[in-house]
Amino acid sequence: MATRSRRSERRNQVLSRERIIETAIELLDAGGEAAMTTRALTERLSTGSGAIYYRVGSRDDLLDAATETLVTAALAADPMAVSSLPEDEIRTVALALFDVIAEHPWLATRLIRQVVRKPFGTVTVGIFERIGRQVGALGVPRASWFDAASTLVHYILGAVSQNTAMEGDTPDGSHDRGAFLDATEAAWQNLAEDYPFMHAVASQMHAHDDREQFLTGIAVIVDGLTRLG
Amino acid sequence: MATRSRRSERRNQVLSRERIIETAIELLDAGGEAAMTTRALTERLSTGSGAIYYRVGSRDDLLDAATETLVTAALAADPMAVSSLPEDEIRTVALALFDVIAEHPWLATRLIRQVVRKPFGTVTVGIFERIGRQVGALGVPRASWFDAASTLVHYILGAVSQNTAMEGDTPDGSHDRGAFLDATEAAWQNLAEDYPFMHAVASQMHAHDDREQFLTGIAVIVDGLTRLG
DNA sequence: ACCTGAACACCGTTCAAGT
DNA sequence: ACCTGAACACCGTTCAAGT
Repeated sequence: MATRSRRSERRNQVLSRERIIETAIELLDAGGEAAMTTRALTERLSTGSGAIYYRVGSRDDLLDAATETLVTAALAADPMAVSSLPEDEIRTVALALFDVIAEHPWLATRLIRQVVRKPFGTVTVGIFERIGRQVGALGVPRASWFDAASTLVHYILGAVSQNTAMEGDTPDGSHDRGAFLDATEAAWQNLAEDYPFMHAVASQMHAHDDREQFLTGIAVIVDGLTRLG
Repeated sequence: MATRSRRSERRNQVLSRERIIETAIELLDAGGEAAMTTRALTERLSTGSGAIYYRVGSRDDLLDAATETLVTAALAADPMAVSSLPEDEIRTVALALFDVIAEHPWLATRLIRQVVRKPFGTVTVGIFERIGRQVGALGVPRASWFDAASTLVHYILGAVSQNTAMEGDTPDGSHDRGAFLDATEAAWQNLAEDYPFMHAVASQMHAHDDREQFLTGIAVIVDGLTRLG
């Protein structure tokens, strides 16, 4: 009786596209791409495999749909240009993407894939448009708008993807952050002579904050772009 | 008789790790990740599946090894700092990566994966070291070296990954570049009002050269970095 | 030490059949 | 229109057995 309040969108339809995507995201979050199988999905939804194909198509289509759902939500969730500075808008979009990937690590690979394979899909165009609108206000001459927006988008997606927590896909929870850092530390000693730079910044690596570094990178690029005139 | 000149590295060893990696790269180049299966590999090498596991380990290990082989070769192939300017060195490394991914599109996803999962592996450290050494000469203060190198690496890997040709993984050769651009053109009309920026730069998109745009991006970042002091 | 290849426990996808 | 679920054609990986 308590579970009766289900909005029946279209007569007696038990399975909605939304519910499939939602469940897929749960599986992906819990165990990475490898965990999102047709069988795991049909079991959770107590349905047949054909139903999923009927609603969303192939596994790949489902992954794309899940990506689109999360990215669209992430981009829509913020204040959206309350007459803010262009750099603030860029930062807002960038951090929204940073955070959604931090929450859903499997998105890193998928987002880049989406940009490559569907350059005119909702996701790609949505990000590009949002960023692109700001470059004019930044003082970038019109002829360089596309280059400027591309530079920002390439950096933002590259950085957020590369900052993904490494557990992401592997189900073996080797979270021993300590043991990992120790092994790293040991590895550095051998690298000292062949890799002077790595050795020199080793201490900065341990101290740094991904999010702040990300913002520094954006500031650097924005600064460079203002000089494109 | 003509094929007799095979260097027998270690007595009567028919299968070398190198030959497996080489064959894997061939399969990957021909049909993307999906085409590199254990069975395709064993068939081409006329061997059993166990032999591959004995030499290189899992499929994932093989993918990593193939990535490392290509990236290492790409980074080693150039002049390497003939007392050139730091920006030139950065450009050289960047273009080497750009080109190797253009030749092997499946590398895009794999390279980012490698950076995320093996932050202290040969590939990641190699790229970082190579780029990082230049930031000092660029005038970046020591305290910002790590941030500066990270910004460059994130941009470079992001840009080269996103510039990957879209056929990459799909075996269905839908290369109709013309039809694709037409569909794109049509899509733009509908976007005109909701996506003013996209509409404004549509002409620049068709004209632009990926490689040049990539270099513009690097110049922008280098410019921004020199002002970090 | 190195390789074989059958066997195992999975996959994604299709499609006749049901309602 | 929407869903079921058996069947198909694959996968990656293991491991006893061979040399």
